[in-house]
Amino acid sequence: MKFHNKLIYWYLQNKRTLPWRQTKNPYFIWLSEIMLQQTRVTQGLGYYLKFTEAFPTVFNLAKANESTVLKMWQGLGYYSRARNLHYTAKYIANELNGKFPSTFLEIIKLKGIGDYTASAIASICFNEPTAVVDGNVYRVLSRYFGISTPINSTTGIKEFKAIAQSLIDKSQPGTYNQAIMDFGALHCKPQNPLCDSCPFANSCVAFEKNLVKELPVKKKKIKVRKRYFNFLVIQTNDYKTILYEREGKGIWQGLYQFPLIESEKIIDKKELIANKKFTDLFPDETTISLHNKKQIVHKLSHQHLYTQFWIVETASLKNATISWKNIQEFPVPVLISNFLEDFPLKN
DNA sequence: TAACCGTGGCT
DNA sequence: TAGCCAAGGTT
Repeated sequence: MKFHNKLIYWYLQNKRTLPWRQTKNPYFIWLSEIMLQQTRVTQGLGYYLKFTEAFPTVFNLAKANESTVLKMWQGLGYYSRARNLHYTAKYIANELNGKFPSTFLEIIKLKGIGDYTASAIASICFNEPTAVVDGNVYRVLSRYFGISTPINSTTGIKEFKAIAQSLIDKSQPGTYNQAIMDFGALHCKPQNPLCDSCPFANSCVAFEKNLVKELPVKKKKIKVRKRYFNFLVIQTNDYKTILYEREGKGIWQGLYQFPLIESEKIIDKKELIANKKFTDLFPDETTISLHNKKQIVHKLSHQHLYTQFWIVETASLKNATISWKNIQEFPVPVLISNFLEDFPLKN
């Protein structure tokens, strides 16, 4: 039996029932694919339901403010996905009259869509035989064929794409693509794969040579940068505060945060007050207290943020324009969101 | 092209 | 615990 037939046979018996598998509407498939990039199904599912309800068509998404989209994306991470999603929704609605492009070569031109996502949409929605290569596919193919080329090397990316493309079932490419991904997610798992009950056990090179634990091979480990964040949580006597939108290239672009003083190490109150940024912001008298006695370590994929929240009580401030009761309207990072959950509001 | 971009679950 | 990894893409 051919590889794709055996795979689809497994899939029809074991596939998960997921809301985006009830449709071939490219808008919904696109939405689900963007949300699931580097994201587990269990984490993305609620966001998918929320987005499809709030934005049932690409026009609804296009009409929303970017800040609204980011607020709904809050907690899902990789926020450039949300910004690109919104940008592309506006492009499709306004320039293409709402008609989603229907070929791989057109789809991949869209902002936020790369080889994987274009292949997924083209195959699932338009029956085009373009093979997806995601983390699951790398794992299944590297094990089945015993390939030790690093999956994040230039040659590895080309090699696995070519193999995936050679294996695709051209009569049902969308089903094939979802089958190999579900197989990787549920059966040929990173840890403790179910080799004992595997339909490919008699032809899997890694299983035969006892290399399942060694594959796939991945090069290089990321370096984690340590940063020290001091957020100034301002409370004026008329219950207002300050939030700034993060701009520029770094993390959390487009999200809001309290005024931030970044330091080289953990600092105490004396060092905080001596900082020029602090004196610029608060020329008048203030009462300062540290909200978290232990530093909060917020871990991003490339950074560890050692964080202190300083509560600053002061008289009315001209640039403190945000009422505490409206603060939940702003999209904020989980680090800030967790603080707000924990912080006892006085009004 | 290597570095960067979030969050959460698992071992 | 600390590291890995998850339906990747951009610069």
